[in-house]
Amino acid sequence: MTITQLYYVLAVAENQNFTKAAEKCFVTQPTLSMQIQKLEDQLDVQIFDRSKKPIELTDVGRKIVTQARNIVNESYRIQDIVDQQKGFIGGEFKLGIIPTIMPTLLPMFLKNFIKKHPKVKLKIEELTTEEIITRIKDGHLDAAIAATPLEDESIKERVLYFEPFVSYIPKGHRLHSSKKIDVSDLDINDMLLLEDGHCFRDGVINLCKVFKDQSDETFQLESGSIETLIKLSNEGLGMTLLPYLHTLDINDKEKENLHYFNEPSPAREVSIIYHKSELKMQIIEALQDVISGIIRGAIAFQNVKIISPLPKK
Amino acid sequence: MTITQLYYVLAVAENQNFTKAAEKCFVTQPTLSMQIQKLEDQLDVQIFDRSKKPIELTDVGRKIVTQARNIVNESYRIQDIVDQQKGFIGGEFKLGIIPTIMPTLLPMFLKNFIKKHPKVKLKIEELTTEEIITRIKDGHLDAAIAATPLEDESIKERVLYFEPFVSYIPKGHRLHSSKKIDVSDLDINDMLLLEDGHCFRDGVINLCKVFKDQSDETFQLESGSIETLIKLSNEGLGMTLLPYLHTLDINDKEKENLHYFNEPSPAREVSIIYHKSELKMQIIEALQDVISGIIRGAIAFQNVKIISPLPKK
DNA sequence: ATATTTTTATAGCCTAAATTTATAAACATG
DNA sequence: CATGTTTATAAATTTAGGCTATAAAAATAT
Repeated sequence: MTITQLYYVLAVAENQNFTKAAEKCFVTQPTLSMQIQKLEDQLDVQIFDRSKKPIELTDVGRKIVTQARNIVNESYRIQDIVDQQKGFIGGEFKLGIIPTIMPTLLPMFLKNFIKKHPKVKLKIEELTTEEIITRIKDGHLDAAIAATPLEDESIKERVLYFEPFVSYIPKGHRLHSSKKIDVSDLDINDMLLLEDGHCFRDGVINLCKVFKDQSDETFQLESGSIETLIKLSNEGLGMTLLPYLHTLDINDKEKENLHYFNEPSPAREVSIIYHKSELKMQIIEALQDVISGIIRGAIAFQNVKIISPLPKK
Repeated sequence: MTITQLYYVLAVAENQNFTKAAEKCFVTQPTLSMQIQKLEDQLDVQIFDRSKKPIELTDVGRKIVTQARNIVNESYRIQDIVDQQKGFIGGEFKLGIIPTIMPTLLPMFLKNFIKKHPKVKLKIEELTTEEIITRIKDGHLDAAIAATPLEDESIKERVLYFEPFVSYIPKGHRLHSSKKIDVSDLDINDMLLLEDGHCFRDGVINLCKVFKDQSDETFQLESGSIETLIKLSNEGLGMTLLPYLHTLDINDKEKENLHYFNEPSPAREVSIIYHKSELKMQIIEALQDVISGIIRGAIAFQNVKIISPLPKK
């Protein structure tokens, strides 16, 4: 049994296809076929059920894949230990970011980071919280930036900053007149929210006293971007909540519709999250340093008491 | 990097010597030298400091060895998963037993076990609790039988039975006249105990109200075997405590010196212990089954309320 | 200091194993 | 039933792991 064989098993299990898996591994398909057969012979058990199309894992196969993932990931840690020892910060690093953080945070720190750590090849992907969690677990992401806490046992979190929410209340809305508003004023039934799966929505919902009654809605519209959300709100379809950083680059006319919360302001906790195995920890810490440095000062509410919308256990 | 290379690193780290490590791995010394050099080249770091005699690990080397042990052990689990699936119970199994359990328990279950599971090659070693703990952690033991609880995070325990203590009180001792005795009668200052490191001693000490005052002792004698303990006791050097199973095969004259405890009788908890990774779990469960079956009936005190000498947290 | 033993590294060779190309067989799809 | 897709097999090639022999280095004995 070799680490390579286990790696091949993982590739086939993931792609459910020998040919595609072979490409991903940069070897030919017969190589995969033979190596996996050899492993199956040695263990004297079928890992894949080749009669099913597409190929499926057997029951033992599933357990073997879990363990194989373990071993392969742990084997990466050896190079990681060496890198750490040498203070080397480099190599490929896959970072996920949720949509409501991506456009505001990324431009702020990216230039800075690549300047400071030119040897790191950052690969950034916009993903939902749910996608991020699976990808961190299966090793397709090294880390991610998302709203926390997640309360997932195999994922660790390091808080980067707290981002207050700001109400966006268009003219004509019942709350438009009040200068500052309170959390208790919120009513989920006249609020526009981001589409499901975006954690920002989860955060907002938890803020509201009244839960949306899905049975008697006149309309249901969930946008994928905050920009659309603002436009819909302008059309009089309801108020919305914006994360503070988003309010920095909206136009002046729309800025008039911003209503800050009375203290303690509701906020979301934004963290860098990573697998509990702490692989590539040097890069994660480098990211944390750069982002924390940038954010210090960027968020005006530093001294404001905030309440987190997601319950901390 | 291959699992074999990591295994070679472990062997050299353990033996602090390439030649001896090579023997243990059943390969020649040049093979080890080359494979380890190759790994060091690939990682671009020295794992061993060859200038020191005997050979030492470098700082990174130490971390690499820890991780390598991890990976090698986890790789064994793959065959284990297959075995478990097939219900196969066999292969080599290294079991440690503490000295005060060995002579009484082993003859009771060994014959039974090898008859029921002929494919398991049991290798049994008499070891102190301390030795057992290190060897379970470094993978040199698959499981062990010892007095519990150990409260060690990386070791799991399964209670096999509770073994009551019986007082052995020679003629002339202040307690010899009383038929049944009570825990509160014990005084550690006139008791003979097994040598340090044997967990039985730890158990007994915890039973006693008065802790031995080491400053004003007239003599200090700690025997390595229960047989010597009885003989010393006969010489009038003090009373002692025997685990119940030991009282079954002492001679009739000495049996007169046995004094059972009032209920609840003090007892020790005897468990099969193993690494938290649960490697070779089928065999551990097979052992548990056989021993539990044998012990049922062998211990007469089954319905007696007992108190454990070691505090349960 | 020099010889001897012990231990690790190097060189060259051999064998086994991994990978490739080419091709066949099995299977699904139109 | 023909065609495209996918996996398995065969033979050739390259690579890697292992061995023997031996050199080099270090420790120990003379």
